[in-house]
Amino acid sequence: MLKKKITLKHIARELEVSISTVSKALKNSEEISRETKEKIQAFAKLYNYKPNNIAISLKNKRTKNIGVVIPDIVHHFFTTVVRGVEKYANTKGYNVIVCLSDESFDKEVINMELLANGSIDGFIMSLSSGTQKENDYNHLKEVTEQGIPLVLFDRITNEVECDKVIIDDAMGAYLATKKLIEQGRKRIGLITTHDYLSVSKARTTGYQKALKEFGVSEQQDLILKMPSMEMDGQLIENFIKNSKVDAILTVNEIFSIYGMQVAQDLGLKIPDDISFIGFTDGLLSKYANPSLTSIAQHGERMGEISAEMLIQKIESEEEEETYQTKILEPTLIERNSTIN
Amino acid sequence: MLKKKITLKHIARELEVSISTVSKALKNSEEISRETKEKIQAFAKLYNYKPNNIAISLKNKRTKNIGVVIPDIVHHFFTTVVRGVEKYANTKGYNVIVCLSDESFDKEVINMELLANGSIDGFIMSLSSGTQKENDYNHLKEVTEQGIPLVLFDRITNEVECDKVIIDDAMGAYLATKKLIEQGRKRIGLITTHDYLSVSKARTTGYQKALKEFGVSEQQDLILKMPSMEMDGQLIENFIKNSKVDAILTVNEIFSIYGMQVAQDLGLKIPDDISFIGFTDGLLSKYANPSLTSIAQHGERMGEISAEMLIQKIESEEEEETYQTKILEPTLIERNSTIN
DNA sequence: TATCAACACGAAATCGTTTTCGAAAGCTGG
DNA sequence: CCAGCTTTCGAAAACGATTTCGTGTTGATA
Repeated sequence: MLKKKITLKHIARELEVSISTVSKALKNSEEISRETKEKIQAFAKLYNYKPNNIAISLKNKRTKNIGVVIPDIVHHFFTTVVRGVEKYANTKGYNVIVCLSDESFDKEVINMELLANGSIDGFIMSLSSGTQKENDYNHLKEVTEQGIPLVLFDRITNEVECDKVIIDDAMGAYLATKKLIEQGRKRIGLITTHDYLSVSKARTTGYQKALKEFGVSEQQDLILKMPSMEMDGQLIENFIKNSKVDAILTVNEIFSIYGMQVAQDLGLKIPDDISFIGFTDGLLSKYANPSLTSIAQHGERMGEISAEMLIQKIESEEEEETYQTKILEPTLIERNSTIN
Repeated sequence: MLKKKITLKHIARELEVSISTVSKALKNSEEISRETKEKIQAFAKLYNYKPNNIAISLKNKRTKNIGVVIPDIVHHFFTTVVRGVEKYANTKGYNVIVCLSDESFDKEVINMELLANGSIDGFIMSLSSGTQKENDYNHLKEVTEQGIPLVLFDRITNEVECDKVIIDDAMGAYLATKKLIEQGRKRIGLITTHDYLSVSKARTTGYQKALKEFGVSEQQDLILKMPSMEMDGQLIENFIKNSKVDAILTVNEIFSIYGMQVAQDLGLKIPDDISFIGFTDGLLSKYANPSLTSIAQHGERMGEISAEMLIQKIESEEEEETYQTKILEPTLIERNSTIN
């Protein structure tokens, strides 16, 4: 009952012509007579012939696959980026191979080496925290040295020369902080992660810039650096209790959501007593109670742009040695965790 | 500056041996003298030789890729499944190609045909709503007839013979409804989607079974069928206003989250005046305010099992014509949207 | 009738591997 | 000294497609 895939060779044997003739006939080559072409095309359609992708890849040295390497997929932002990449890639006939580094340097290296051996035509990736911590980018450099195009997004590094797509994280934090200041907030806290994450660092910068610009004295104790990507409720609780902040900016959604719960449990009214703004405008921001004012990172757009840049590089013949960094503007989405 | 990938041919030429000798030497074949092997292996290591995946795929007729086709990736449940698949697949040396059907029949067909031409060794998929609506599964049948293993998860169909992994949706709804009845709820509503979605149908069945079993008279007007997968706030609002329910079970998170907001806006107290239970234990359930009691679908486990079943089929030589359906037990996670 | 272009097709190389089957050497033993 | 064995290696086919470069046949032309 198995209908195995048919090949050019089968058709050739059956119709008593050569393989080359079949190949040309199916491409409607002028070389082949109308008669023969019709015969071959009819036969091919009847047996539902489809060329083998692998054979074509080997011949063309083109796989029409692009590798997307991200730290985690159960993460709204990365998910939207993947969707953006997939959408654009699909319109250009590319498939997307997703690899998860799980925030681990080793896994990132292994995955990339695996894919780099012919499986993909280019990479789109966001650095794992492990890699940013180690500060070792040799696996990326090797890939680019082999002539495999690479686009870094969001979590990037200056150590590697390649195309990059980011949002202006500093500007996002600046906008948010400015908004809070304008609403009369005096003690604005920041909950972030370690500075080795490129985005956290940029956001901290933007936050400090706004404070300085508007003459709000910056106090060191208003910045909480979470030791890991995981939530630590106790730390946030202590921070809110002890720091006497009247507004908090966080580098992701979760910290804000959790912070709001803690604040409410402490009897604080949001946004009257304390305001919150979080990065990453995901589902949580939209559906939290109160809904969370947040800084949209436009993940899907970022994915589309990354894919566009990558495919452009893949398909351009010349080895252009010019790389660009696209910086998207973040958007402040106002909801009920700040004063309207 | 380009260090192009080196091939067996290059090594052979450089060392003045044949390609076959190089190939064997790198596999540590007994046929080759120790001397020659050491020379070749040293050279290969020096130039960082790695075999070309595509060539090996062509030779072995094995790609070590598995295709995952899902309706949407910006959806917590599917995302967790992908992660589960990826994790297991990775341990077995497989890569994951993710394709999004976008809930469309056509895209599902196109994507599968593309991948089926040699790009992957097997499929893991969940049906798009478009496909379930059309009730046309010829693209799946073609794939299985070609001998390509297929595992369906969550949104499945009886029309296709293949391995399947689902949770006991009826049981999940039954457990939830039972819990609500035990807590003294009298008018328990259900917000679902159309019955052509296999899971919605099963959940409705479980809901009705519990009502019947505990002698709660079922009223037709307590079931709200949403016309699409999208949220329609007005419908939910009207439903809560008019139906006088004191508990609501929904087939996803969003409907519950939104329902809770509407209820609170109407001045109802959760869970005192009205309880909520939703399917899919995702981030929203955990971080909603109040947090949402929900039925965990164990997506990651589902992905792992799917991958395990698929890879087992891929790697087993015999054409076993026996298929199994694994049914996972859902778990009720109690939170603050129901009485403790 | 010899020449040449146009037409229709096939042989063979190629992509990078793996693997089967020989086939040269060198060695042993009778 | 030679049959026969081991050791060590290479030629070639194969996976499935594309493409270059023939080559044989026809018909038209000088």
